[in-house]
Amino acid sequence: MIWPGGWALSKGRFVSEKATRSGRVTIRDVAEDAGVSVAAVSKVLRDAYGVSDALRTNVRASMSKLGYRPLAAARGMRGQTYTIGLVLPDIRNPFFADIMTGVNTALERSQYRAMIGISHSSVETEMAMVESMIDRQMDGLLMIGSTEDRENLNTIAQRKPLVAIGHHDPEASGFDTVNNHDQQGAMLVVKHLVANGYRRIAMLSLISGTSTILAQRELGYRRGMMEAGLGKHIGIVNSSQTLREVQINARRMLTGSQPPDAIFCWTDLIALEVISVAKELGLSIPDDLAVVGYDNTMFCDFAQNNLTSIDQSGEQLGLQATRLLMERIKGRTTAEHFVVTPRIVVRQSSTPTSGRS
Amino acid sequence: MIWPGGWALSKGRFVSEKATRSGRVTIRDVAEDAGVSVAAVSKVLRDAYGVSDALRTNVRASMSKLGYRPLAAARGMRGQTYTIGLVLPDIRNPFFADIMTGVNTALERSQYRAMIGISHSSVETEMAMVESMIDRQMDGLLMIGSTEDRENLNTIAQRKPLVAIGHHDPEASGFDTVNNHDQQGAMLVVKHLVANGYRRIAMLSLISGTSTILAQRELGYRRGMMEAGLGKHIGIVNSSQTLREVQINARRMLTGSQPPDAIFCWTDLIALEVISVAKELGLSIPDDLAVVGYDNTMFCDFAQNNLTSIDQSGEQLGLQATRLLMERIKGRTTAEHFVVTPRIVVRQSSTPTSGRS
DNA sequence: TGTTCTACGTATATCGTTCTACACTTTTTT
DNA sequence: AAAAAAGTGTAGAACGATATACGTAGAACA
Repeated sequence: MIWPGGWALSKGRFVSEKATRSGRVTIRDVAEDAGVSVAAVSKVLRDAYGVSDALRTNVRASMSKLGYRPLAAARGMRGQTYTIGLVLPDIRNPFFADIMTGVNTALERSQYRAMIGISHSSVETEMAMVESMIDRQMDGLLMIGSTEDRENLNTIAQRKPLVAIGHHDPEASGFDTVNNHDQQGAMLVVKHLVANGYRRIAMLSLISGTSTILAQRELGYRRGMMEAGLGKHIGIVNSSQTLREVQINARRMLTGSQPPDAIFCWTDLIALEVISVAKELGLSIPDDLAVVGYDNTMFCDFAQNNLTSIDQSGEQLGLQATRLLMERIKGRTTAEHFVVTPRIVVRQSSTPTSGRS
Repeated sequence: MIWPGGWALSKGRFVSEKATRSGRVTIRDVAEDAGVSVAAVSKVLRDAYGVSDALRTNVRASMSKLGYRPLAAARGMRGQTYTIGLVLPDIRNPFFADIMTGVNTALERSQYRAMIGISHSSVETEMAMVESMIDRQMDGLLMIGSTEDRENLNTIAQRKPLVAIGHHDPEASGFDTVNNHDQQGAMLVVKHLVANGYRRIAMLSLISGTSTILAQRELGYRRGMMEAGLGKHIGIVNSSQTLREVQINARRMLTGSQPPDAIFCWTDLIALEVISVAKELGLSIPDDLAVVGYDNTMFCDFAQNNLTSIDQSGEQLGLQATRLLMERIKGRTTAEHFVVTPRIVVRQSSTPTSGRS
């Protein structure tokens, strides 16, 4: 015999009167406990207009009594998840830890949380990560040291509020940028090295056609060298980021016919590797070779490194970027571009004990 | 006049026949394009039983044609989000990067993605992070170096599949653990140092009552010292993790009346700080002082550090842990406990050029 | 030939929120 | 005193997937 009504058996009212299946406390449970409607509880949750103090207090009490926590997935279905996505190129670089500290500080008293994804400096992985974060309904994205071009970033920005740290594009209108003045930073390095008697100053940069920060640093380096009348000593080596490649390139630089007497590295981690290679070659730092990094990470302070570096205040960058992202999430559509002034932190790796000729 | 039917105006059919409001391609769009039901598309998505090859091909074509991507939030409402949560204590320690590499390798060809949260080695933040991840419907949790006790971990495990890396609890039944044999690792260190002529071997450990890995390493250190007949030289200093505290403690150890001739540090990062302090004090490594770390991170290889360390193969740990977590997500309920055998990687920081007396 | 399987599809309730479109009550304005 | 405005609360339709509980056609079997 065929059941009358077709799907009747599967229709809600037959299943069970009220079983809260998942075990999770829902907004419905809170509403029931407080003796109000679900809508009212939602209003309290969202701090929306139209709730009396009495009702608010009442609902709040029920919420904490029952240990209610809103389910992000359900919220995501209707809009916000109160989660922002952070895309980092490389977890090994401690500079990103500084940025994260700033991000977390900015998020501290909000409902928002940051979720991190690592792109391993690969454009494909980075895009996959971004897609994945959009799938997961992140309210906004914070991309750090992205190698995407403006067009791609704009496409992303059309879908989600976006702030880019470490991507120079003062004309960008769809997203905000937060940077230090990389060109200026590189010039500080060259000036400092020149003042300390170094002349054959080389730069070890990253092999990456699309990184605007590297382009700026290289530009600053070139300008600095030109202004010091050292145009003929300009030499930029572009290496990939892998340990092996960096070592090979550093070794090649230092064992060539006209080795540099100073190497400016695009990030501290690379500088540490250069120091390592130099030591292995029996070179004395800073007398035979000066080494300067970028980011002023915690490793610079260790006595065995004692690395001169540019401080771009990662924590500030993270803090500002998060603030901007919050504003965008709340509705701002005009672009803002925040730039921090870098400063040089001089340590032993670039200050010879006795002056140089 | 009151509208008959009450809310009629807000009822679906009045709003618009079919506008896909969000701009996102949904399962419904795919179904329409392929000329099949929504349920059929869902089956294809989940690789569920009951779809012909023809239908599957057809649906797949529509999906890629339209660029369909499932929305994690919507999936989360009914079950899985295909996202696992990773809780790390500290992003600065490069060892965790090794673990993450393993995690990502294991996840590579799956639909799953890992989202990272940082607890900053704080129990409160860690719990907040876990709650936050449960709110976000993570399918499973991977906790690394957690300081929670078994009871708390069990509570979490009751709510979500859980695997703990760096938490010794072979009796745990609700969750899996993945570790290296920390006790054995510490013993390797002591044996190696003794064999190289060091006697006054101290240990610099973390101040943390609940870390089972630290407890195991301290135990291994003690056993190693006892077995070598050096019981009277046992000395464990428990320091917090902050740069400042470590420096103060290292300095205190090295300037005391009976300074150690070797320091075994609970992680490489701490060992690097000890090397730094030792250099500042004018001590020669390894002749005046041997330093040994743990984790064999990339920094050990740098010539300026040249740090002997214990390799516990972070990548392996991450890979195995992720495999176990996947199994748990798929339904396994019996506990598994995976242990890697550590090995010592000897470098200059513990091998004096000429033998010691 | 009728009956039973099996394979393949479909309709629709459901998950936990948000938020619009109301109703009702009280206060303020005219 | 009537009208307008403000304040407070509610009902219930989404959001985009999943998965249950079916129908139905054709093949295999008796």
